Amino acid sequence: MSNPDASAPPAVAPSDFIRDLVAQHVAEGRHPRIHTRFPPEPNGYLHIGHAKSICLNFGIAREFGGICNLRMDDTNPAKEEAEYVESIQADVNWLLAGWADDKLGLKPKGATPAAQTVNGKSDCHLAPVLKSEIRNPKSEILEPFYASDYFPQIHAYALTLIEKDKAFVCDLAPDDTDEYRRTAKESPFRDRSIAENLDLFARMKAGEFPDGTRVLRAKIDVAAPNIWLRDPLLYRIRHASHHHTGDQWCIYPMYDFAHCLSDYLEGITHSICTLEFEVHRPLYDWILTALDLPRALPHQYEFAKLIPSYMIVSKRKLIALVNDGVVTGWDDPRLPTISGIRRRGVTPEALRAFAIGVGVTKFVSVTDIAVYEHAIREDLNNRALRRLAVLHPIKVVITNYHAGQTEELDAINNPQDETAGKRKVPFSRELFIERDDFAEVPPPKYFRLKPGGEVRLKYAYIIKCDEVVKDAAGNVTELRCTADLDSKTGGANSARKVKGTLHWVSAAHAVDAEVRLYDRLFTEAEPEADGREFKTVLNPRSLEVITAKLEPSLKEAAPEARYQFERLGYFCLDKDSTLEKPVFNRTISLKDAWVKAAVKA
RNA sequence: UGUCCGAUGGUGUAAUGGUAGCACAAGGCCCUUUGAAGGCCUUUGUCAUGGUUCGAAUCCAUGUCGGACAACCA
Repeated sequence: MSNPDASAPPAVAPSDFIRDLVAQHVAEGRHPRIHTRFPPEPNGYLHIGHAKSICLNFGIAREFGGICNLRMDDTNPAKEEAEYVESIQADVNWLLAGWADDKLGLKPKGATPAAQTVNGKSDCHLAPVLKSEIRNPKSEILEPFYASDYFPQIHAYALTLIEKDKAFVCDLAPDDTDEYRRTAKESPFRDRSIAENLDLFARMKAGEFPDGTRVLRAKIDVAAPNIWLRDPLLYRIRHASHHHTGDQWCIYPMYDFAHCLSDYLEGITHSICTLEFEVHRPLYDWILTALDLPRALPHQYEFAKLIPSYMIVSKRKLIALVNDGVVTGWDDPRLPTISGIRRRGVTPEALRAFAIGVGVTKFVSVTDIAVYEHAIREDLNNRALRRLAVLHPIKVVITNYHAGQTEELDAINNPQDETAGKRKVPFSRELFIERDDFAEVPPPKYFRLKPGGEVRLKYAYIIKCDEVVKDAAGNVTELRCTADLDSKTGGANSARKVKGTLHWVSAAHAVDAEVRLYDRLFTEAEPEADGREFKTVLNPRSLEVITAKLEPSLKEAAPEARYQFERLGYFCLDKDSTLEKPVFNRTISLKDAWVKAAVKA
């Protein structure tokens, strides 16, 4: 009855308006091959919103036999860092592994676009290489694409625009530029001669002018209703060192100029981005058209970004959480960063199932975090090894069980997967059970342990609570119980029904471990609704650190393994773990129908 | 204000002129050596008003509401 494939969600996307379009283009034979790209700016860590974009772009590549390039969109030296380049690659590889890593377009280290002639025109192109295509993995190393690798070509395209009288150097101060564009007023420098523009642009490049004193602007239509067509900026002066190009340049292209051209140079067919770029699309098309390029042009399509409830998904705000010490770092398990999600114990399969399942539309919406949590539970339920662990222990003494006696009981590793096998769990006279599993004055419908009541200890005996021992302050310190010694699996009374079944750990055999109980970072579904500061709705209980009692087999816990502490939730080993002190993260709790029932009662 | 875009149960998403479906959530029942998982069942929806049509969630018009953009960021 075991189904090894059960833990692999299909991760097949339903149709959406972008896939429909791509399918139509494929049917028309519009492109020899579908080519998408995932172009993060290396100015922060990737988050759950990027996961959606990755799944969309790589999903299309795998569904239509295409390729998706990973590209660093690094045109602003002031904000970008090599650390982020590293983390982005790690996160992308983690999310793609076993799913679309064979569609990941990279390039040989150091490669730049090659000159070629197409239809009698000079052209540049940089084709992708797949890992599977490398002949000699030892000598050839691949790296992502970098927009900054295209600075020479982009600069040449700028010269072309100037020569076509479609771009000019503008000396207006930044504030004036804004004001002129807002009021549809032409720049006084708009009618400079081509020669003068060429000269000034060359001097900008040569470093003759300080930052902010001059820019290169497209000459389109300063009165256009779309602001992005009002002679937008193409190049600005930035005397800054760039993480990838060093000090080679002091002028840097703007996003709008660099992005469409990067897409073109890589032969991208479908350039998929989020809604905020929708109004830029006319400029994207204008630049490519103005250059009179010989190959097929890429086209931009926009979709609504992912906004999960109870999360903040904005690089700037994530940076604030990290820098202000609200969380411990970019990979804090409470953060919706991909590295935080990974450290929390979510598998790439679960994240993909969620990111694909939310669909692709142009409707701005908030996705209920319950959908995310459900994807995590569904995945972990299938793969997690069951273990017994007590988070908040209370001692139980089995008075009719011999003090020196120990027995090894059979426990099933995963009821969802027979092939996961069984293990032995030690039982003895003194045990720990969960403090919440005993109530001296039980609420209605409570079927855990109560004075005089019976429960089953999972894989062991049915016990009856005879006596409640308290300290001077009245706190329950110990429960004295008798076991039905015939009620064990295989015993004469094994079929006896009791309402409750509890998890437990043998006190003498228990392993102490630090357990980090993570919860949502915010108390409000929309932390920033109504202009509210998200820091005012931080969840004070987003992390609770406790020392728990674990069954001894957990001493051999594997970093890659996923565990379900029975009746509690899903857990995984944290990177802070040592041999002496294991550390477990709670990925997510089990669904708990009892809390709901208890609240109702 | 301008430009562009959008609107299907509580939430998210299908239906591409022909039976409004799926998932999550919620509720009920069953099962249970995990109050998990699983099984069965239920509730709730096409923004409004007109028009085209045998037939409209879908096409058209108007309105309403919502969003994105208006950085020498991406």
